[in-house]
Amino acid sequence: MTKRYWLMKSEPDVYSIDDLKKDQTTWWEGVRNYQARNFMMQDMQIGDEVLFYHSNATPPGIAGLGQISALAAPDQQQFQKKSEYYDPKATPQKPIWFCTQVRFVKKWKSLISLELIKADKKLAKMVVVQKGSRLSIQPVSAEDFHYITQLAEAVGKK
DNA sequence: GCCAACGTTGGC
DNA sequence: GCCAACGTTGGC
Repeated sequence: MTKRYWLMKSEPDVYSIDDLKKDQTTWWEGVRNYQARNFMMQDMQIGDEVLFYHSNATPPGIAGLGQISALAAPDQQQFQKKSEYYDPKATPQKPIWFCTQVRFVKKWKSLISLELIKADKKLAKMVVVQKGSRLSIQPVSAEDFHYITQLAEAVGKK
């Protein structure tokens, strides 16, 4: 299985890259979109690399890197009545929502902002810059991933 | 806070 | 199975 690359969005007010740095690993709970869930359930492999994206932030953009550290397992939040992610249709025997575990790799010295991604013609195919794209977990091509990490390293050295 | 774009729900 | 209504996402 060849390594894959992903972009995973999180609102930093809820869970930021600093939180991941502190925790080192986290289960990516709270995804309630089937397309995003299916990427985690069906496509993610241990070792896949992740662009950690800050959404609803000022400015929005990619804050650093993570890596998939465990395959998808039932999202425990769906069973907890007090959770905002509670799903009354789910049972432990028949879970509906699954999530992978993400490990902290690196926080970049400066954010690769959405503005910068949009301005770079080489990155025009990225899902995150497509109009109306709200998907919180997106596949990223190996080419785009490597280009962005190089960009981040270069910017960090300035 | 606004609102365009998108996903989901539920009546028919 | 259609589609209007509603809720959510997320940039601005």
